[in-house]
This record gives sequence, structure tokens and C-alpha cells, in this order.
Amino acid sequence: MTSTVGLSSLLIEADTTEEGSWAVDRLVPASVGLLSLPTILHALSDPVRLRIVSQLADGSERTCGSLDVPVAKSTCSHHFRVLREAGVVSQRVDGKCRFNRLRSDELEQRFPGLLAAVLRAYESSDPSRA
Amino acid sequence: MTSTVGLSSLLIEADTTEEGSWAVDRLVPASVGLLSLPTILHALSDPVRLRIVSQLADGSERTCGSLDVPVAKSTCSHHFRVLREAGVVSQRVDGKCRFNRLRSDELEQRFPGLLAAVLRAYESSDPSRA
DNA sequence: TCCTCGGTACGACGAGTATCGAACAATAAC
DNA sequence: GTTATTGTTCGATACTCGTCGTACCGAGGA
Repeated sequence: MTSTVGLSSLLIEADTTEEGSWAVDRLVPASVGLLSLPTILHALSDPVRLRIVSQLADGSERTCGSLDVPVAKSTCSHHFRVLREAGVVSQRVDGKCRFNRLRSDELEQRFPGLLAAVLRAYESSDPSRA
Repeated sequence: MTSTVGLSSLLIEADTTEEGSWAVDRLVPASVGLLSLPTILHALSDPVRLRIVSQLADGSERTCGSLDVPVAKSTCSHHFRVLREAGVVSQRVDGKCRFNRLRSDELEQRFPGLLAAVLRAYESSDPSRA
């Protein structure tokens, strides 16, 4: 796999070689070159996911439960899965928590200005979450 | 309605007052303030629609049939409807033709940089249509 | 008038999606 | 070991979407 860090921390990435592990269907696009624009736009076209992404926009790592989203936790987990599979977010497992972060750098490298424009648009269109 | 031009040309806009006319369900968001970010991102998240938008990016007016899209004409019409209802495109009827144009200015006013970033991302990710 | 042409409407089909509750798994705390 | 916490998975439901063929409509041209 791409990288593992010490202790109980594990970075889940697409180029993992552990076929059969539970992480297999949790893949994230391996390299920035594989990020698909339609897939990313679709991932960002849902209000709940936009809200999630907005709360990750400061670069912080957030757990599923620490987010302010008006859906059941299973639904939240689903949305994170969509974001991960689109390559918008990556997940790091640490103990019993899963820390999610925006893949800002990778997205910026592949699609310069895109995420920033979407986030700016979101902040300007939803004053309650600005 | 917002505006009509002379001759047989008719601009289809949302603030039309013709309840019951055939144009009623072909509405385009009335003002730039009503454009919805999730709706726009959804409209742009389909490969065919991205291709359409890309071909309108030079500011030209194009008819449905003059576009290079690999779908049936009814499907193309459907995609234009989605784009219109999201406010991404507006349509002008002239004779037996419907001319579509990108609402670049309105989008730029409401969500600065968004359309440009998407178009740039598209061109860079799909060399065959660049 | 009849026919063609550009486009839309409609119905159908298969696929995908957003949502939830409940069950499950893994870790941490007791 | 038992319990609590955190998040995923599964099944179910209702809805949406992309696609097509066909039928239809309005405008022009024969």
C-alpha cells in the first residue's frame, strides 16, 4: 500500500494491495490523474455532502460524529463513502475513530481552482453555514 | 416576461407570466439569486452535459442538432432541459430552431469563478474535446 | 396541401441514490 | 469480560436519472 504510519494509524488509499481486506471497496482514486471530473461534481452536488465538505474546508480532520449534519449516522457514513470514492476526501483510521480530511492539495493539483470556487459558491449561497 | 425581441424570436425565461403556456415547465431560474449550487453542480456532473457546456463555452449560440454528442436527440433534449432548469443555459426560439447559449454572465455574477474552473477542469481532463 | 426538419413530450426500462433502522465489528474504558 | 463508543454494512423503501423509441408539434419548403 501507499503508506502506513506507525501505531494504530492507517491511511486508506486506492493502491492498497490487500485484496480481500475490508478496505477494498473503500477505495480512493489512486493518483490525482485518476480523479474524474463528473464523479467529483456529482459528489459535490448533494446538499449534505456540500455541508460536510464545507466543514472540512479549514483543513482540519473531522470524525463522522463531530460533524453538524442533519442525517442519521448511517446516511452520513454513506455520504463519506461517496466523497471518498470520488477522491474528495480521504480517511485515516486511528483507534476507534476515522478522521476525514479534504484532499485539497490533490484536487488543486488536478483541477486548479475548482474546489475553491465551489467552496466560495457554497459559503455565499448558504449564509447559515458561512 | 423579461424580454422579447422582435420578429419570431422569443426568449424563454422563468419570470414569464404566461401560466398555461407550453413554456411553463421549461423555466429557467428567474434571477441570478435563485440559482442553486447543488442543482448547478448536478447539471454539470454528467459527461454528456459537460460536453455540451464545453461546446457552448465560446459564447456561441448552438442548436441541439449542431452539437457533437453521442446520444439520441430525445436524450439531448432532456440534457438541455436539465441545463435550462438549473440555469446553466438559456434558450431562444427562432423559427424552427432553438438556439442555446451558456448563461456565463449570470453564473459568474452569482458564483464567481465556478463555471470557469469547471470548464478548465473539463478541458484538462478530456484532451479529445479540448 | 403534403412533406421534411428541428425539437419536445411521453412512456418505458434499467440503474443508481438518499434515507432510515437494525445489526455488526473494532476499539477503548470500566 | 463487559460495556460503551464509533463507524460500517445490510436490507428495504421510495425516488431520481439516463437512455431510448415513438409520437407529436410548429415552422418552412416542395
